[in-house]
Amino acid sequence: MKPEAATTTITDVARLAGVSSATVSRYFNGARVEKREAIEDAIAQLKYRPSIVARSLKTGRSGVIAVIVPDVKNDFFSAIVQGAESVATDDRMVLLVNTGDSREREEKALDQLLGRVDGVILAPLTEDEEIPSRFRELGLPLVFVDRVTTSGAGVSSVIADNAKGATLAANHLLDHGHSRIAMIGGPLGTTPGRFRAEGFRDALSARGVELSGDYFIESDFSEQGGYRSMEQLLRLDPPPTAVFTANNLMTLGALRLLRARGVVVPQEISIIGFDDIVTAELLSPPLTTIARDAFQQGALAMTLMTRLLDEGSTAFVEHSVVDVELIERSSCGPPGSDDSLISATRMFDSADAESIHKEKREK
Amino acid sequence: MKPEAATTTITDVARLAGVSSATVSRYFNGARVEKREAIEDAIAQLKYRPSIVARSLKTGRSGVIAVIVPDVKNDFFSAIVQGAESVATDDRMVLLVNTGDSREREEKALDQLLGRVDGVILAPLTEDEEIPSRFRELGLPLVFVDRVTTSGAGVSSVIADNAKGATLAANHLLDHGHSRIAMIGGPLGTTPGRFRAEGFRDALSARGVELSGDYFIESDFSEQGGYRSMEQLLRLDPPPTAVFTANNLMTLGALRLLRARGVVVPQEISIIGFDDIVTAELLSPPLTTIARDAFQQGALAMTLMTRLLDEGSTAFVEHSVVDVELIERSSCGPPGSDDSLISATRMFDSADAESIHKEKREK
DNA sequence: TTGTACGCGTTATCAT
DNA sequence: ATGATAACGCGTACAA
Repeated sequence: MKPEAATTTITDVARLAGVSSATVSRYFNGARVEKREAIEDAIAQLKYRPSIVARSLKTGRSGVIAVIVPDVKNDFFSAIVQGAESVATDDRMVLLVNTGDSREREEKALDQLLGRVDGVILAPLTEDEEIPSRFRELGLPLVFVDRVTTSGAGVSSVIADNAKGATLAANHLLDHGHSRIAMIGGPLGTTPGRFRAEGFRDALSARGVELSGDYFIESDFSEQGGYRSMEQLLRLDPPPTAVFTANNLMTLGALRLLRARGVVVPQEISIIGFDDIVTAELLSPPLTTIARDAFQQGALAMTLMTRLLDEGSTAFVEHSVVDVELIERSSCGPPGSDDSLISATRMFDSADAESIHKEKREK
Repeated sequence: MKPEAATTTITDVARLAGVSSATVSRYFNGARVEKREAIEDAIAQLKYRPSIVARSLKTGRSGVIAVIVPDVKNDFFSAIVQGAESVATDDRMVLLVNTGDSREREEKALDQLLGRVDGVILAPLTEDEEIPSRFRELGLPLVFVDRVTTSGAGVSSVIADNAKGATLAANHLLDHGHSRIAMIGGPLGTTPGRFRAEGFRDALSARGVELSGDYFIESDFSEQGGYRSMEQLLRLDPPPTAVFTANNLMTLGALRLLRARGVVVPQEISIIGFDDIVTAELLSPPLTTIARDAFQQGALAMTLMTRLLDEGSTAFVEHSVVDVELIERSSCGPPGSDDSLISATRMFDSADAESIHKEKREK
């Protein structure tokens, strides 16, 4: 007597209800049916549940749309997902898949998902992937969010106004009187990494400040990357008096190193981040950032997806850009005196870099 | 000339390669095949991709396991997901679905997923749901994570040692000399909500302090809930000198209200949270919390799932408990003088409650 | 090792 | 409105 889920099928229901399987099928699809009570009884009695796979195979649709992001742990991406869910129509469900910044896993996810979902909202790992063509071949709707690929001109997308954000950051720092300005950037192979770097460099340059080699570090959008990059920056001679950290995680890492080193913000160094952090105003000091509405960005992406789905896949292409704004709190100030910062940071060597949890406040 | 994805099937490949479809099928399943080069050529030429749905329908398996959580935006849950992914075998992919704390959406997700996945790792919304039986009927492996249902005795689970955590928190506050201790708890209908409340109450009581009615607030694990509850607590006469906030989001909300009110922690009020916050040590002041390894908790859940899948669904049941620890930072101190806190909080009325972004530091 | 033939559970077509 | 039946694309006895 094995409990073997001896799947009861639509035929079983039909037989018990005294109708044909076609009628039961119609019943499920909302058609008016004569003996619907008998059918409902049979369903209840047999505890019948339609097989979604069989249905998918037959109809070619699944009612699922996937959102693929590099890192669920990053608040920004989870906000995107929530935004997408908020405007998804009731007859569709959204699945989230995390690629963990791994090309291999992104590849695998795509492989597994194609044919199983009706559409994909994707934040690609890098810009050089040949993704759009695969979707075109399958006639599967695709929307890029936050990031695009270089071959993605024909693909709808929703990205942030990265250049404007970077410009805002640059001017904010400049306005405070800084000239030794550094940037911890994301991978230049990603859309936000590239545009934020270019935008920042250009904005600085427009006001006569160059972002010299040592003052720009191409990092990886991770907290550890921010931590290490900031360490590297502090070791420069002279170190920068202000730095722009190009995403939330790197900002956190940078802040962590600063705290470990006893460097006080903004007296000794000014920090401005990109992407808001949930606890930004509770930090010490409250963090000044370039923010955008990630929730809305996700919502927009899903809206485009819905149109794609409803109007036919190849119907239209739209590139949306969501606005960014500067949220001024208190992590930026005028440049401090060089001596204090330099002497404070000289006390440490790189072996100290891994003590990420060390908490010292005394200078 | 419509680009209509005129799905090429295994039969097309077979024909072009000069073999039968069965052979191509076998080729895909790793069998040794005579004309495998011809097959590979045909596949490449036709750009053939096996239909995962058809395969699923036939085999009854999908190679997918779902992780269903109430709130992806909560770092704790995303850490669980990452943990689960970290130990998932290569031939399985993990999908994340967010129920957004909505019973309806949880229900829908379950409906949509059953039959489409090989297993589910679930953090149920409340304890009173009749979920296990549905899975048993389908013979579908289920593992509870972080939360269980009361009817879930026969279901493997991985939860935190909530009672111990609550006890740690209580003793920490007591050791600092507090006696007017309050708690902002989660819904008593959830596992962590219930155990943390019971544990805290018991630990207090064991040392002669009662958690009186006004001092316990059943909130909802949300940031806004924490904000409102803290507001309510401050209005009490006398207000508590210390409070235990039962999850990360509520802690944040509480902190936010405190800052808006200009109440300084820990001088005027001590705070201890449950669940670590990524930025905990960067907060002002660095937050003391009861923490656990959420990543490991997710990993454990997936490990159980893997055993369930490999050894047969009904093979075994295991209830794991992950340890918690007190991370002492600086948000707890001795009770302050009553007068300062009371007079500070009396200046505001409830209309002020919504000004969540107000940032005042002066007292 | 290979091919034939059937079935997985559902929906869609075509009569009735 | 209903029934019979043919797909949907694949895996797998079974026999060769």
